[in-house]
Amino acid sequence: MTKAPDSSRRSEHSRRAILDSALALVGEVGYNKLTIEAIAARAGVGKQTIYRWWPSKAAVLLDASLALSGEAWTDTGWSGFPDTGDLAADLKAVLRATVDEFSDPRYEAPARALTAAGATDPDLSARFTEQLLEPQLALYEARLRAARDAGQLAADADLRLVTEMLVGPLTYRWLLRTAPLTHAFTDALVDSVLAGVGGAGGADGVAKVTVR
Amino acid sequence: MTKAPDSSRRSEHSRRAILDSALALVGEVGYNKLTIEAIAARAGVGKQTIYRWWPSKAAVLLDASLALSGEAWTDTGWSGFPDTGDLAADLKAVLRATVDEFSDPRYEAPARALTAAGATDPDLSARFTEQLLEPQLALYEARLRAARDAGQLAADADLRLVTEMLVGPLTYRWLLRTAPLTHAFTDALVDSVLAGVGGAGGADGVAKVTVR
Amino acid sequence: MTKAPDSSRRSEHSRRAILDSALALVGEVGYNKLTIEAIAARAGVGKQTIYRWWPSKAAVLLDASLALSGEAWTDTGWSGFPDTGDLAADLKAVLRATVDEFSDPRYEAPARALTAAGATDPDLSARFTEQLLEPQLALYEARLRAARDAGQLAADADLRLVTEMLVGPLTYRWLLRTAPLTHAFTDALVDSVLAGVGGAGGADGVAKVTVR
Amino acid sequence: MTKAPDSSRRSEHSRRAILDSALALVGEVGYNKLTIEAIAARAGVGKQTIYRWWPSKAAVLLDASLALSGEAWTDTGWSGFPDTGDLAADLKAVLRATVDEFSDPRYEAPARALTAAGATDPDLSARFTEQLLEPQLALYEARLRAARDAGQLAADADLRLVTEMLVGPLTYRWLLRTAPLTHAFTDALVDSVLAGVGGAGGADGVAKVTVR
DNA sequence: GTGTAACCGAGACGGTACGTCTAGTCTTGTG
DNA sequence: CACAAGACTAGACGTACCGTCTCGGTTACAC
Repeated sequence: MTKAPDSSRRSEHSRRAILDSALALVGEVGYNKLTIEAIAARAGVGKQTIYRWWPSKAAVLLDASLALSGEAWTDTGWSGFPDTGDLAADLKAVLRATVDEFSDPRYEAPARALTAAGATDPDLSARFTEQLLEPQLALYEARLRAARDAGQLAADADLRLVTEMLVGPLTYRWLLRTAPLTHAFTDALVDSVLAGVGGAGGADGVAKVTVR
Repeated sequence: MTKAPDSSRRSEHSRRAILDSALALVGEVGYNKLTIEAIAARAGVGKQTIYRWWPSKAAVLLDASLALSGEAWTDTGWSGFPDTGDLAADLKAVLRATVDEFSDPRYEAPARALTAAGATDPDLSARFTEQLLEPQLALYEARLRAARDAGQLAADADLRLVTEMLVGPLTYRWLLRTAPLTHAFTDALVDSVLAGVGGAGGADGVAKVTVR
Repeated sequence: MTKAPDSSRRSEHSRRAILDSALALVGEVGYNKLTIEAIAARAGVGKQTIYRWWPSKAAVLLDASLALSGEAWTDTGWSGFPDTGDLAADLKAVLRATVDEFSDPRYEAPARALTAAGATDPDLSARFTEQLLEPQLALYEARLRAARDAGQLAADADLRLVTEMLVGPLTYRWLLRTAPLTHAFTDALVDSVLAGVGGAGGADGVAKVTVR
Repeated sequence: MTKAPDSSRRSEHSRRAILDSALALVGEVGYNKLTIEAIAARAGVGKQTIYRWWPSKAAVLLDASLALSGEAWTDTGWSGFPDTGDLAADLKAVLRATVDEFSDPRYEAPARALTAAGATDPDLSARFTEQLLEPQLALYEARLRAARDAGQLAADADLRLVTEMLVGPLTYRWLLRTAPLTHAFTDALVDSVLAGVGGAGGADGVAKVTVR
């Protein structure tokens, strides 16, 4: 059995340097050309220091992304999901912000890398989903639950399904580049989804529902 | 400039052997451990014959998948998208079949590999989208157009948006493994989407819309 | 059994182009980087045309060198070995000419290449020796025999040994680069050798013999 | 600039294994079919470990030969060149031993390989000459100097020339295979050379000089 | 204070695969 | 049928990284 390292003696300085280097490099050369050796060299760190604490370069990047999203959280001063009482408006705001994030190279490179790595690595996928994705989906569900409680959604609406109807098409376009990611797209998406689950998607959203 | 090889003299036998080997190996060892050397060895082919005709292992796999989907097309005798007149039933049938396909290891390994590779390789992504994805999306749109012409959808329905509302959440679950992929899920998805765009999602689909 | 090609239908034009290209290339890139492909390309010839008629690139070079030395023979109008009656002077003249030839890059590259290739390839070595070397050594022996018949050498002198005492040290210096190849060196060599076998090596050549 | 590896951390075990494998393989398959990959595989070593410390397979073989000759030196308990006072006898003994060594396949393969490689690679040739050849030639010169000091050679004898008159013809026959390498040949060679430079080539060596 | 046990930077090691190059064979027209 | 052209199988080339393993050095806690 290989003995576990003593995390209490871990060098925080090296840890930060590694995560920063990984983020910088994945933006510069892309995930496929990202190497542990390059991360170590850029961080001024021995390779073993990376191998001691992470099982793969994808895991390094996951931690780096977690740190990054943690910073973003505190930087923007966000306390969670907006709730102005207007569900459609809130969802549109969040999806627009997501579109912007997906367009920011600072986030895009690691996000694509992790999604790609997770696609063929179930273990990584599980950690990725659990630590990054689910917390965000939970925020959607919480906002939708509030709306349902307020009678703005059908009482039997499947909140997880609705969440995925919002997030799924957005992610699909981003990942597969089938069409450009725009605010107009996400606005229309919110309207269509809410029309289907009983929310008022806007002026013509209601109109659609009433057709036939 | 490097001169292009003369494709009229290409060995069809080698080409088939390479594609078959690639598909077999990606199923056996996964995409990350798939190597050009192994494909060449299994196919009884020189490495240069692969490098001569494909720029990357992902490109090989894309061609292999194209061949595979071409075969599936002829094998099942499908002539396209079903059109029984019942839009909801047709969509459910197709999405159920897609769920089944996503669960078939024969298709899953290369599909995940290509999606992952495309996520970080725009060139490959473009070919992947154009050659595999768009033709399928076009079938959805055609079926939806027929439904719209028949007055089963709102006259101003955005067919591409509806298509992505169907395909996006399904792909999202499959790729990110946020929840199990079931027929119940896709059935509910079809109902919810059609409810939003004026189609009858089934007996209680209409009910949902009117509920408030 | 592999059938032999029909040499009566051989293209003389291709043969010359191949030999010329081989000589030119060996001078430009050296023997180690000389490739059959490059020879064929430069000669405007298919690779198979080379493989049909020669077993190796060394064999091509040997034929090329034979052709080259044949030309040199006719170009310089030499009819063989000089015989002025003065053995020492004749030998010095020939060795000086050999030194000059060894310094001419036009001859040096193929000569070194063939010597090197022959060192580890006995078949090639045999052809090389028989076709290029022996005819030259025979000229030395003939001149020495004439001298011996004229009483200028000991009657029991071993002509082959004397020849090798002249040619050996010269070749040694050239091949191994232990010291610079100069006319002074070969002049001294001739004097010393003739002193040992009873020829008058010059004014001080005799002196040396008489020492003690 | 590529940084040099830290030789203090070099693995002596790997170094020996590489040299041994190179010697064994060059004897088995010959120099032209000797590959770095095969050396690495046989030595149980990564290819990079060879490329890290040697620039070419010829350089490996040179080091291997140096080690081999170092061993031979200590194995045979030789302390240098014999000096019995009888110059002719001493030279004959050494040249006979050289003939024997040239006939020993253990030495012949690497010796031919290095000579061939050096013929077309001046860098290698320089190292080969400096590290293997010159030390041996220096022994000849030292012995000849002792003889000259003892009045057995002409006072103005060119020791380097005499050395090459001994070693050149021997090497010539060995390398070019113009005639069989025998003890009789080298004995006659010694006699002839010494006759030319004033040494007593043996009982009839003097006779030869004075004859006629 | 001084062991002594761990992490640390550094980098050599045995390996695998890369993408390129060349060898030598086979195939496909053309003259 | 020899030829030019060039695709083919095969495999060595030299490089880049992998993940493991010393090697000193430098903390940081135990005695």
